[in-house]
Amino acid sequence: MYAQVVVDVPSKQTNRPFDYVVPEELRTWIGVGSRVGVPFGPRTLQGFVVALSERTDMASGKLKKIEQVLDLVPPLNPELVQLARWMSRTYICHEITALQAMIPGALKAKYEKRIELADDAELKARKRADAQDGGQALLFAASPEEEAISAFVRQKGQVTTEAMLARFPEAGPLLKRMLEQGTFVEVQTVRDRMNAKTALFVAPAASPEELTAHSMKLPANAKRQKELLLWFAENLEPLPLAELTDKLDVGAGTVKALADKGLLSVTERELFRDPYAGREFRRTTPLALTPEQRQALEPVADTLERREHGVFLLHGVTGSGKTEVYLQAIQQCLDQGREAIVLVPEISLTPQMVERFKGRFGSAVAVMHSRLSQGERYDEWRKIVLKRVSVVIGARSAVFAPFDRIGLIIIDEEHESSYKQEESPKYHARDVAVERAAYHGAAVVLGSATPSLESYAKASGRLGSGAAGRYRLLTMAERVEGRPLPAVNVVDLREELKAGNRSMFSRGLYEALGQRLERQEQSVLLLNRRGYSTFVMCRSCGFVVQCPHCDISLTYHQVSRTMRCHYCGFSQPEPATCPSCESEHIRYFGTGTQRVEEELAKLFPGIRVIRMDVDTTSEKGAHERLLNRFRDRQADVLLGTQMVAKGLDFPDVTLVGVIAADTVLHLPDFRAAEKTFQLLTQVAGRAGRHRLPGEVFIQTYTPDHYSIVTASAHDFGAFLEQELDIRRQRGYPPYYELVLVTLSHEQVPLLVRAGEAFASRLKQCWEHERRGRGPGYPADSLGHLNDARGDGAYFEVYGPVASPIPRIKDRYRFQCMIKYRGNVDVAGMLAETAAAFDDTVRNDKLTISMDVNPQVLM
DNA sequence: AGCACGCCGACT
DNA sequence: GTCGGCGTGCTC
Repeated sequence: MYAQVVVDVPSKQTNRPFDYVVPEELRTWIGVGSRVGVPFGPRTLQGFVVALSERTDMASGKLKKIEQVLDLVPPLNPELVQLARWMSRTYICHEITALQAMIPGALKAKYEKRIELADDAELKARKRADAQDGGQALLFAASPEEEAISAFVRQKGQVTTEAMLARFPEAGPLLKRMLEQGTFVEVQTVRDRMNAKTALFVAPAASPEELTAHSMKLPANAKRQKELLLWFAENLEPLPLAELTDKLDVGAGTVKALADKGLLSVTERELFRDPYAGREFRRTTPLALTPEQRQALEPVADTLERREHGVFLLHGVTGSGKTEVYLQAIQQCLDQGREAIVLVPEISLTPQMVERFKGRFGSAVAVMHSRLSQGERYDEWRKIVLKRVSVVIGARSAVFAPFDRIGLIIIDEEHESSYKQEESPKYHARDVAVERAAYHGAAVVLGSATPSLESYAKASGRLGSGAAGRYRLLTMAERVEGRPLPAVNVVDLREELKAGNRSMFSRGLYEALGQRLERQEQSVLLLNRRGYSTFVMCRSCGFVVQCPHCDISLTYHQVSRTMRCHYCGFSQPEPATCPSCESEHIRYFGTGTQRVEEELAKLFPGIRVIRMDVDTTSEKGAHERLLNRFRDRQADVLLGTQMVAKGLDFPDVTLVGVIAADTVLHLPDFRAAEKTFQLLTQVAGRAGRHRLPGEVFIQTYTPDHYSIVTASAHDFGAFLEQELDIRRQRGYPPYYELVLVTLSHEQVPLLVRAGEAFASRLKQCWEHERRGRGPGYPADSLGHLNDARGDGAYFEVYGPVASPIPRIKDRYRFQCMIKYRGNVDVAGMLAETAAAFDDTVRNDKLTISMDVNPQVLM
């Protein structure tokens, strides 16, 4: 049998399967999706089996053998292998990169070089050859040091270079010589980063009757053995040894004695590091659905029932009870014997959320998120591979859960940009989910109070596409129990300034905050910017302190009194005088969360504030701890960046304040208005979710902007109409698809030339394609956007131009934007262009990155 | 990605 | 005349 293996080398030339012989003894362990160690050139690499066959095109004499199988149960399955192929084409990445993204980091290959004594025969042969060569035999007269080292290696069998140098610190050069001479050979092995944790389990090895019978025959002094046997006569379940010795107060010796007699069995079993061990989850039962909820659930249930593929967009206002709909759909899916995946944005994967799922489905749930340790993550993932669970709830990468009977995939807060991975493979979990669901005949539910325009357009049929690829729209417009949406006050900060208020709090928000303190209710404050102030400028000469490695201004952090770069992490002490003109008139501009915290303390002495941003939540468990403190009413105000806007549900929160609604609005991003609308709607939804009514203050310098007006009126429809109009006019998604190609290099001139070359090649590629299709395609861009004839396909390359952040980590960046629509194989054209480009502009230091459907145009 | 093979400059 | 630069090509 032969296997096709994709090896762990992400390069253009190795981006294809290589053939290997499957040794007879490994056959039962190898399947499509197995992780294997294979010889590749001079070394051993990790690889994934992507196909098995009885035949090969290669002269079989040339084939090498698979050396080892890395897992007893293949970590991937044929469907995921196929999905990796799809991803590599769709997102233009190496196949191995897609495959690697599907397994937990713990299984990333770890290569280890070890030294062992050369085979005797081989060594003798080399000696003979050398002697004939000119009699260098003298070299082989081993010195005492050599003898010592050889003895060490012989004794250990194999040693790593590190272990060797730890024992013989001076032996570096000698070791090298001995390797050259052939006394030692280097071998490379693939190892896992992670080992499953195991423990010894004890179980009865005979029937209860036999155990009881034996216990009678035991000598009178074998009291402990007797006790143990009688216990196992009643308890048939295997038990960890440690727990047993603890519980029954018997020694391991007693167990062993009985095991030797064949009455008990002791086996090694995998233990799972359960991050939620020892936590009680209150069992919940399905709630009675509101008519709206029932109406939303019904079509999903129907699709599940028929085991058909279908995508639903569940548009439900904040507090409308989407989660209960998810839970009941999942229940039905499980009842069918199928599996479910629930995706949640990283920051809203809070204990509250986990609790709701664990509470309903108990131990059938695996949880995957980045705050788990590598070991915990690996164990949760093992539960999926070993079929111990049938529900996974997790962040983006959980979409790759290695299930093989998927019935339902839920994507909560589907508009969240964190579903897009910003590193290669730059996939969008929403698209991957739809692809997987199509394979499995599964349903997808995209849920949001503020759907992405892409999804909404697909659901409303606005793109004019046929039934194919169309999502079905489900709407829930009311909050459960008819609670009203909070009243929203938009505060014009310009008016505040005119009235002489230069504080960051408007009079309205200030008063409202004071009221909540009096009434002992809680408030949430949002400022979408961490740190203390955004930039530091000299008022004498206008100098702005910038990162020396990135073209971006540094942010001042009060606590550490440092200036930090939010892109590369560079930090330096705050300047006392202007680095440029040495003036002392340095001023801090803009407001960050730290600054607001300070201001609150000044205005409301004794106020208890919890600040939540990346700086205070980087520690493990910090996020949860802060939220618990807030829930337990140990604070009056929860102040934070966007992480306070999502999914939180605290009954006593009656006030939400947005310090500056414009921060996102003016970014050079075509989604700026959409993001602003979403953020405001989401954060407003945190108020008044329970008994007490809520109130919202939005502070802004642009109160008339449609995103702010519509968000304050809770009017998604109005926002949508306006935004879609603008997108159509400007040629942006959802009407047009984008691909962002970014080139980076240390030198600008080379980069400019490369960019031009890339763009013109790509244009040629399209010209060729276009001519093949005949006339009817507009050649120019914006003026002709709606004029596409023929099959309506359109394609245009913009740029190259310098990227919005022209330099990051000392590398300059240029980008080309590709806009297209209709039946254009852009991925194919890009792959072709990149290949041709590689052949002509060969330069290892030039990197080209492609972002299909980019979320951020940086 | 590594690593070997192969063809042109500054040194013993 | 050699050591070594990294351009080019290959890995089942």
